[in-house]
Amino acid sequence: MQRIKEILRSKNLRPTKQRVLIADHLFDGTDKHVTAESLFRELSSNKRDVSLATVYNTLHEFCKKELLNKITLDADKVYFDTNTSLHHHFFSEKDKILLDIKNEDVKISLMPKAPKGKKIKKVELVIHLED
Amino acid sequence: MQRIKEILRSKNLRPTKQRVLIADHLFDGTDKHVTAESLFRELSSNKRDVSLATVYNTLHEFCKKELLNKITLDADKVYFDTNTSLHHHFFSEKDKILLDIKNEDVKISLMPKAPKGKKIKKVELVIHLED
DNA sequence: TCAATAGTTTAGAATTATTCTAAACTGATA
DNA sequence: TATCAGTTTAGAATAATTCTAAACTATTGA
Repeated sequence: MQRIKEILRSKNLRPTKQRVLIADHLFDGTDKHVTAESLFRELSSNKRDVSLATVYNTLHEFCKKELLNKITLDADKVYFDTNTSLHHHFFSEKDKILLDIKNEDVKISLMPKAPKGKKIKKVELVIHLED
Repeated sequence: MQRIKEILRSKNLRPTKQRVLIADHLFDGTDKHVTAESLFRELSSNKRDVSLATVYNTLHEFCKKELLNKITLDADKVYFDTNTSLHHHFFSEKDKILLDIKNEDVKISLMPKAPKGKKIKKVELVIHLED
């Protein structure tokens, strides 16, 4: 709990009850892919002490502070990945499931140059799956 | 015009007035990235002979028949790409602009195996840009 | 040629994820 | 501990998309 508060403080985020609850749930050491909706459901299963609006706010704050990675593969389902290290994804549209691909399992040996005036911010490789 | 009708017929799509209008606009030889909204706006600038619902229906039909490629990078803007050949994209979130990357400008020299029971359907490399 | 019909289009309503609003609340600071 | 900027909240608003069911039309085969 103190660990969580430290993480938040180190990012200049006040460790409020809601943020601690959310961070505690997200950063338990296992990699997760959540949506605002799924997270809200999991958190409010017991007590209702976080609103959906706060879940949205918090996920976005965490992304800005690079505690999470936002992944949009499906217009009606935006994923947030607790694994912020360099890696890629498998995506099954049918199952709406995201799977991590370790960075060392992919090698991109030729990369195009960014257009003039732009820099490369992130390289996202998504391998779409089917049955 | 006959060419367009042939394309539609070859995909088992009745060449209705609306589909011909849309296909004629999309498949003029130049690669495009459209959204349902942008396409609707362009088509109905003169006369109003396609409804928005039909634009959505048609874009999805065309995707199913592999005349278009759907690209979702931003939850509130789904793109349809008239270039269905193997290629990748630059994406500027700020400008909401998609740019094609020629397939030969990228080389992926190591690819992970698909999980058991799944096949690789599509490999999508998106290079996110910033200023 | 034309009637039957399966496929298509449509306006407008419904849905759904997300964002907004503005009022209440709270952690941090002095 | 009072202050106040930052945060949370319910509920309304927004916006992209899908749905519905009635009207329309391309195709077919007699």
